[in-house]
Amino acid sequence: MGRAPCCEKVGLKKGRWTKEEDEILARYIKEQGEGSWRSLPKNAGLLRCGKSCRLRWINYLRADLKRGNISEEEEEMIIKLHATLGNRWSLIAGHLPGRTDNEIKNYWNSHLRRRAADFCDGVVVNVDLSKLPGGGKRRGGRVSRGVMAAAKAGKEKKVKEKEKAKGKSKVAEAEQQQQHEQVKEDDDMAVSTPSSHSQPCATAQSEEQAQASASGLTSDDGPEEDPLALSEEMMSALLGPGSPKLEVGPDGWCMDSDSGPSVVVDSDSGPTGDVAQELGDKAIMDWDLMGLDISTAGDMWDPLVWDYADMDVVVPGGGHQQPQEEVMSDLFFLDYI
DNA sequence: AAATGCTCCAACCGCGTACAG
DNA sequence: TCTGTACGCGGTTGGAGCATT
Repeated sequence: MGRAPCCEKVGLKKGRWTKEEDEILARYIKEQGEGSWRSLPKNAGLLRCGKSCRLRWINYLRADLKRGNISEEEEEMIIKLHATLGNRWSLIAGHLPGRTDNEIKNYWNSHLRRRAADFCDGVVVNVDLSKLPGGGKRRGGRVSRGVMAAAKAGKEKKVKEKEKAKGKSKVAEAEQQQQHEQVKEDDDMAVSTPSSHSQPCATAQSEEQAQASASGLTSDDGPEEDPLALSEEMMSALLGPGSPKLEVGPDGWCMDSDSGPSVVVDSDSGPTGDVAQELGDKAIMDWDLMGLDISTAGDMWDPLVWDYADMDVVVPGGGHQQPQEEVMSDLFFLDYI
């Protein structure tokens, strides 16, 4: 079965978008809402592929996009989230309001990848989480039409409200804040119902959520909830006070934690004294999230595979700890399970 | 000032998945 | 259940702009 082209490509324009095209697309989406990307170019009078329109909207024209450079806080979030989620840019972007997956991916590839590569010369703690529920597999695919309808309704409502609020200068900021809070609420829900990783939570889905889901802003919530999405507790463990902090050693990076015993890998000389002195010896926790299978949620924790060798863990104040036990205690999301 | 190399980012491409008929 | 379609995602590419020689 041959794959049908996403659109009729003959006569369609490619390459950079002009200001006029941007205006047409933005105006059309403002009036009609997102969705129906395939028919959008024709209806809007654009000589573009629907995919191209969607991408342009998501990555450039959306009002809630944050402009400017990635801040240090955002960079740290990206690093931490990438360490956990891998190249799942849309999931990472879902936790960085106003940033797109494309932007984060580009930033990673241009600014962070090389630094991370240095990191990889060290010992790798390769946690095979293949029995985690759900994740690993790509979560592409279309949004249900019900969600699309809700999204459209939400969009229309939002447009009306926006028009009401015309004249107020902080509309974009407010929307961004709203979106940020919505993400938080979603995560809260994930915590309160751990089993909801595999269950839709349709009743709680608001129009905002539907819209966000339909627009791909937060693919990890609502009916399209990604089972590997990070819950609020996971996020706070990752990013909140007491979370593992990234520290840079003389010849690479090191993920350290100031909230408890550090995981320090000294691959050459074995156990040594002060944790801080060991930061230059490069440690990495490379969580292998590939091949996760939702069908094995029931027995997800027993077969955790720890794929590392010759690792010793130094506990501040002296003594050693079983590496596996230590690493387990340091894995933020295992603590509360 | 010109040539060359490098970086960064917008956009494209193909695949995987969900969904409707 | 099967098939075709629509969409979202991540990998890749092209080229504009900057830096270096």
